[in-house]
Amino acid sequence: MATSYGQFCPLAKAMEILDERWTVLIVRELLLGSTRFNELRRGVPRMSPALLSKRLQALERHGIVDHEDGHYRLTACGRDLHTAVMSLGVWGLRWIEDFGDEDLDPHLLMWDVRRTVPTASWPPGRTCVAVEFTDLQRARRWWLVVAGGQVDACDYDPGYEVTATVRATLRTLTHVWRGDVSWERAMRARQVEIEAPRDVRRDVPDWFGRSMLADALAAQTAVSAG
Amino acid sequence: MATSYGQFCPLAKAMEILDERWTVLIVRELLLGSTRFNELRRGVPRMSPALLSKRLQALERHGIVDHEDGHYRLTACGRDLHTAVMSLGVWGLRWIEDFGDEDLDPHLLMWDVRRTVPTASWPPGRTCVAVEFTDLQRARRWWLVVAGGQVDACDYDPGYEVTATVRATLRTLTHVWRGDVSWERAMRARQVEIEAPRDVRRDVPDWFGRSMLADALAAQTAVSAG
DNA sequence: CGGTATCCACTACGATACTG
DNA sequence: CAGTATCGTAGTGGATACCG
Repeated sequence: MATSYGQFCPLAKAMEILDERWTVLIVRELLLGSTRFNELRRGVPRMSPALLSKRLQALERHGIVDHEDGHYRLTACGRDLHTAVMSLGVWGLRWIEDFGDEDLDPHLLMWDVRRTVPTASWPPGRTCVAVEFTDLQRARRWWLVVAGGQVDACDYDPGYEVTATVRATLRTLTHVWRGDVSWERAMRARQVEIEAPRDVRRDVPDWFGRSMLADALAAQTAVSAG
Repeated sequence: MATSYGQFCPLAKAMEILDERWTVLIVRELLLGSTRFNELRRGVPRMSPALLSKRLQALERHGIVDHEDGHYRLTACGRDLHTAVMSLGVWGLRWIEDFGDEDLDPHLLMWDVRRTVPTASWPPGRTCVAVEFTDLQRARRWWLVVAGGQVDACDYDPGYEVTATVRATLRTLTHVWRGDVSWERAMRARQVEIEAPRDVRRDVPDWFGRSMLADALAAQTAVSAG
């Protein structure tokens, strides 16, 4: 790596930068709005800080990232990667449905869920939803708190009244969040259980967002279908 | 490499496959129509045959490539990478204009030129155009022969009558082919010289194609501009 | 919080040669 | 033409500890 492909092809020049391990995932995190080092780390937890630092420096050197007062932000050049990154993600979503247990991670899932929660759809005031991964021992219970347009996800009981409890395996909820399967279908198959008063129960699925890629894929499929 | 990112994110799953060195360039070659092993090699000349073989096997294992009777062809899954690969290439074309001398390669350029020649624009019968890279010693002179809708590019004199001779540095002609600069502009700047009868000289630029990425970028820019 | 420093195992990659 | 075989090394990247 770090060596040139010896090709003038713009794709080759792009891949010289982007095909280094982890690099595209860091760009993804930046596109999703993370700017602090430790924020970025949460998005790529299996990466050592040393390596993350090194990659960020490389991205800065290539003019993709700007590092100022402790914030990493995409430059115009970096933001322009949006289309390509989405295309790659949509392709992955469409063609690589299966993933192994080693790809499941409740922290990562809740971190993702947290930042796609459509707070506007939630009731006014404070609302707390509990999530229980029925197949886990550790990191089994989570609480999602929305108040004043702010979201918090924590793995300890914050002590607020719980409006609804969502129960599913980690794999199932991951599939639902990715958009591989709808809430409705998962609930019909009894793979997801929502414990709450009936009227609340109907709303809960709308309180969760889903991956941007799921929306992008749906949009693309709708277009190509006519 | 070859290790999982430990993420369920479709982008991560995609990059597990695609961020291995050379892999995307091989997909590019397949998208451009190469199917034979040695044909693919011409598109990635700096790659050892052992590694190319290994990558092709990996692509086949992932269901991206189908290998049958000596032909490597993209599956539906592989063909669906078209959008993503183009996006990456367009990004590279837009933001990485500069490349070093080590990225210049007359063989690669002529191999690319050959397969984008719009034969329909050429005169009927046989036409032979000579290309001279004014800054090279070896691989300095090339001949492009179009006859019966077929194109040939060779680095030895095929012996046909030469209708026009194009002279430029390797770097200049590479820029023109990539679409960084137009024929018209390069000729006005005297960076490209076409030796031919006046009426032929006007047509020669249309006899050469240019990179698909140049067209894609132009299309994209046109849309966003208006 | 926001990184750097150091070390080491591993292996991917490139080069070259060779085979059916 | 279509790949395998072999080998050495450069360098990645993971782990751990440490610093400002």
